[in-house]
Amino acid sequence: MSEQGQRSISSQNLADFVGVNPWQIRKDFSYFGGFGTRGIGYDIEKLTREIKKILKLDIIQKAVLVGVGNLGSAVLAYPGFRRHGFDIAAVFDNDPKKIGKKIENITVEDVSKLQTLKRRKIYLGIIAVPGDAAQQIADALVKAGVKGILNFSPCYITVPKKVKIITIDIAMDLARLPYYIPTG
Amino acid sequence: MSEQGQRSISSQNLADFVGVNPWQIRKDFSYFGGFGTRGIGYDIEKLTREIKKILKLDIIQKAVLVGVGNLGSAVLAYPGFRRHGFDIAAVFDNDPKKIGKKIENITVEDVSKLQTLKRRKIYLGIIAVPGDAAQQIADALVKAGVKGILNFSPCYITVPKKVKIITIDIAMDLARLPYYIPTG
DNA sequence: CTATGTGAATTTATTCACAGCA
DNA sequence: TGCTGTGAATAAATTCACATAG
Repeated sequence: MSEQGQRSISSQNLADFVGVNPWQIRKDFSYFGGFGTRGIGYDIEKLTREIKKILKLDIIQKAVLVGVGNLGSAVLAYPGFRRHGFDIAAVFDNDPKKIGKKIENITVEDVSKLQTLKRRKIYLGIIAVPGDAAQQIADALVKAGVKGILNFSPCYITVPKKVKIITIDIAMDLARLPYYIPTG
Repeated sequence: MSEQGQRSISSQNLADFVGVNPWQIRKDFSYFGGFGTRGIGYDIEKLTREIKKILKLDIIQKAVLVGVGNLGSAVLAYPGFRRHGFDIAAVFDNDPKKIGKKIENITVEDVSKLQTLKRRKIYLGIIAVPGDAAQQIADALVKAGVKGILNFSPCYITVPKKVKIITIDIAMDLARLPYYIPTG
């Protein structure tokens, strides 16, 4: 909306957009302080800034990707990261045929060199390796100082509780659909 | 646990496993009827069956995948689908170089033939195409009788409200992490 | 006049505590 | 005795209604 030159938006418009009621929008925002203008609505630029601050997305975040198979390549090619303030600053794999090659302008490094992350100030990791290697990669990432992990391997991974881990299991997402579909 | 020969499990064990309290587990289950045994716990086989029934995952679900790029290939190679009762029964793409080829034992079909889904009783669709084609594919899927869509394209898609759509935006998942990470 | 922000009312969810059953 | 299932108590979230500011 900001890109389209729109200046402000009302709680009503926002509510329609995300499918809730206006007072829910207002109440939720109010918990973080009032950043709207009465009679007008919410300034889009300001609102975006405030929400980014709340979610700690106000500074560009570097991330490391481990695993450049199909899934990893898809992640690298994903246009959304840059747009949302993420910078895939390093890529690792264990395949000698891939190490040293450039993919999407980033050179693939040897996964055995993960500890170099420590001095590169990268605190977010993305795991896109086969399930049987995921725990081991997670351990290495934690050891290298990573504080948050997005895990695409379909398996339970344990990490120290100071580290936040979010696991995306595609099958689990697909599994949410049948519930909503009237049985035929 | 069932595969490991375990017979039953208590609400306490389940709670520890998923990180909530035992009474939450019991209360939640009780809303669907009591399927535990006092003094013993929950029969694992039975519990699995009951939960699958609630989520409508008790019958094998066929699904169609559209788009066999990096992401689509990753989806196809995903081991989790079969294990959770899903069958990727059809695959489509618009690239002539891919159409007719076999990937993971499934022949890639021409995306212009999506309407053939109607008579194949496939009600779940997975969209793994570039963002600019996603809406058009979604429209075609809905026309072909698909009732639920898992969308991996990073864009808003509108569908009739009888169709359930779940959008997975990898960047949004990554964006959830910084909030939990103490600012350094 | 318009749209926010917020106390109060209402509804929903969680937690407790224990009765009831194997 | 052990663990479930559930009413009652407590806590939290949502909705309402309106005072308030531009």
